[in-house]
Amino acid sequence: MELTNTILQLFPKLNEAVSKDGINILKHSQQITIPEGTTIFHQGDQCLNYLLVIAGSVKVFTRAENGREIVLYHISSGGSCVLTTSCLISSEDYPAEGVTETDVVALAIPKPVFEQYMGESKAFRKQVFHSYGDRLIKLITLVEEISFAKLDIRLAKYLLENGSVNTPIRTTHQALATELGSAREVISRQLKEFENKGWVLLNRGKIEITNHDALANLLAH
Amino acid sequence: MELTNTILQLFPKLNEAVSKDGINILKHSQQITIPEGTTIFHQGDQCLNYLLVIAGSVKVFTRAENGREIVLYHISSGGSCVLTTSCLISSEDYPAEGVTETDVVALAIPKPVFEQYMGESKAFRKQVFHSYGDRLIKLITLVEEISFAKLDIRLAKYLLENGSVNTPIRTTHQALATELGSAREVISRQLKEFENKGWVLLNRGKIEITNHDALANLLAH
DNA sequence: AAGCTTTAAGTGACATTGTCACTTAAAAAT
DNA sequence: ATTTTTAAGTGACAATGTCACTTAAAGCTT
Repeated sequence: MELTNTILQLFPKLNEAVSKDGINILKHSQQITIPEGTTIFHQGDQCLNYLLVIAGSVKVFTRAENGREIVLYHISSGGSCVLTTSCLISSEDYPAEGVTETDVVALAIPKPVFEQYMGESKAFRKQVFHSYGDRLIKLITLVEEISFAKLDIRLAKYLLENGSVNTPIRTTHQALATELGSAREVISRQLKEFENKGWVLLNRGKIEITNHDALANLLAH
Repeated sequence: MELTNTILQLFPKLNEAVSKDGINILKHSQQITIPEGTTIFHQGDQCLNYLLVIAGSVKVFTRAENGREIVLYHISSGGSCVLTTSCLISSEDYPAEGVTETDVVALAIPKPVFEQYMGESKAFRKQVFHSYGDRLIKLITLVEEISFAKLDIRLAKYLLENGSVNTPIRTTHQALATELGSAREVISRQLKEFENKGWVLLNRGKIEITNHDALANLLAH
């Protein structure tokens, strides 16, 4: 089956779980498609599946009382949702919300099957732990960046990671503010400065990089 | 043995692992004592044990290039070190450092024993996962606080959690800044404001709360 | 096509927090 | 009783966040 290969390519550790431990990933799990903009979990939700993202992307973020948001991380193909995984094991309230940014194809492994695999396959456990470790590192890195890095650096980094001279970034200043945990006005000001220096070209909903090296130079410190 | 009872009280899930799954926690693990101020891990360290903290406290923090630090979390009795746990499974570089804040008594479970327990005992897995989930939540909450909460609120919260009208807090402004991810001068200014309002009394290395309710009222928003 | 409506972005004044280059003062060490 | 170390204070300034708006572009609506 085509899907099997895709999955095993995306999740190399599962490959081992299948070949060494005889885990039949597909037998007791279900492929699901979730349309863009769907909230897949929020605070206090119960969770009944272990989710492996095959295609598309999920945005995980928190919201403050005053409405400000900050993106914690994205789950893209090859990633799994550790928050719902935690939920599977110790059922606590998670202070975050997950929304699909695009149509998402995922493999849903039901809780009892997940638990069985955890007991049977060392490779499966490794896969699960690996995603945990990954998230932990990403979150720690995020704390570090928020606390220490200046906004112009973080913004330049984002621009370089999400666009190039030929491929403009299609996003709003508001979305960027959420992504970086800042405020729209601050992002607008900073982008305007970049534009004045001739590093980017701004249009409603679109940012074009016009001087890659200058932006990269900011990061070089 | 006295120690067994202490451990099983601190880690209720392990209790189950012992009684239901016949795991002999003490047989293949070692009780260790680590003096105050010891670095138990930093970036890139290899880790050979799963650590359960029985007594004392470990501070986990990151350091920026310019020397500024922020405390990510503390591990106290009943906690385990998930960063080293991650390290046990997927060996990546962790962007954090762990230092004992007091003398620490810990149970060290060697990597092979840890892996065996993970395969054998559902309760043991639960214990491990539970600490992971906990950390994840704490880190997300930290991101939220750093991003959204004002410093006076966070400072007041810290003061109330770590002292009372009768028990002064023994710490420096610098340590407080690290704890909250701010700068010493900022903490000093804010504390001085609290003092001017008659909410605290400041002395070198000591902060006394003189008006609990006023501080608590700040939190109530 | 001209006018509404919605959404994105700009603006200036101001508050909060962080940085820098110091000074002052308390505690510890010799 | 000095010196040395460590903690805290200070003022000027820079960076970021907040507020209450305005302006402008893009999508609808008839």
